[in-house]
Amino acid sequence: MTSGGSAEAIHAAAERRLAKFGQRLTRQRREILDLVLAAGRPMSVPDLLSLDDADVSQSSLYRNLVVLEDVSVLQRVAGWGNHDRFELSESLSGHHHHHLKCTSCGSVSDIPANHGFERAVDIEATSIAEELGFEITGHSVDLYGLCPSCR
Amino acid sequence: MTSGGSAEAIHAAAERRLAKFGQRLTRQRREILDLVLAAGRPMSVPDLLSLDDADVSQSSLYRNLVVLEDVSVLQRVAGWGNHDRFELSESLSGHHHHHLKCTSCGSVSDIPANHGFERAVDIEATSIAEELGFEITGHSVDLYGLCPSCR
DNA sequence: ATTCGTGCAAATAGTTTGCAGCAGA
DNA sequence: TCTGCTGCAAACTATTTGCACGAAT
Repeated sequence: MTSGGSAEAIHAAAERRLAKFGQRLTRQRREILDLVLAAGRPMSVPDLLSLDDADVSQSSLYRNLVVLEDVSVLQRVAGWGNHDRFELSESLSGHHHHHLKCTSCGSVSDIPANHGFERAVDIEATSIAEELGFEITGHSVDLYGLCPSCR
Repeated sequence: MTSGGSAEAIHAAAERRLAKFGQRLTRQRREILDLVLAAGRPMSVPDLLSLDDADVSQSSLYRNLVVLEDVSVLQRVAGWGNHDRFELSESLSGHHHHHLKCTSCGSVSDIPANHGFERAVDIEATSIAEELGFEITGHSVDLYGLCPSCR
């Protein structure tokens, strides 16, 4: 169901998900996707606009990000700072991960998931679910600190 | 160092922290603090304004929240939805906790910390710190799901 | 008196939308 | 040729700020 991971496969999967909603994978959308992919970390609108090979107007960028989010190609990383950030959705990448945020420079990077830790989160989630009658569908973990260049 | 937990103690601690920055615990600030305290969950500006015993103008509310955040009486919970939320700072309450967010109605509630789980987070944080040269200072964990009334 | 706090109204920042033209199946 | 995509400019929403008045030491 999820893509292999190559840019090709991701484009194809994205196209399929867009098609389900009667939308196309246009040049701009492919470009946005590639930029997010290349960045390898959650990107904000200003981040993307500042990459000078981003040939997109601001409004179209916003619109396309919403579209790509709606069809689950990208996911929004609720954030810190004034801008939301976007990254490849886990359902497309197949890689669950968490985030590491530098409280000094604001940079955000990915932490690949770790089995033991995920298990601990699941146990916690299950116990909360029972206790509070919640149905838990997901989680996010952010670690805060100082990145190597800010320490 | 941290308050006991009674409203009295919290007011006193807040006053001390404000004083350090040459600010006072005014009627409004006390009121805002009490409302946040009474809510027992992270509150947004509209949340607070809608409580009809909130006798504060919107601009003063924003200003006071910033002040209370600056002196570490409140802390901002970067959020979901369009509004940031504020809660009593962990350094004042002495209670570390995480958040449970309903993806349907948007409500946010607290999850008291659990020893075993915190230990797992610390182990993870330590290993990341070593691996990436980060100095980790904190973390936040959000669980997403459907609350009892939305399932 | 002096310094801080407040409300009002105006300014700003981030994001969204209306509209007319352009592009791809 | 039809439907969707795009840029521009205008609209909105959340938040911040300038200013003059009020309150507390």
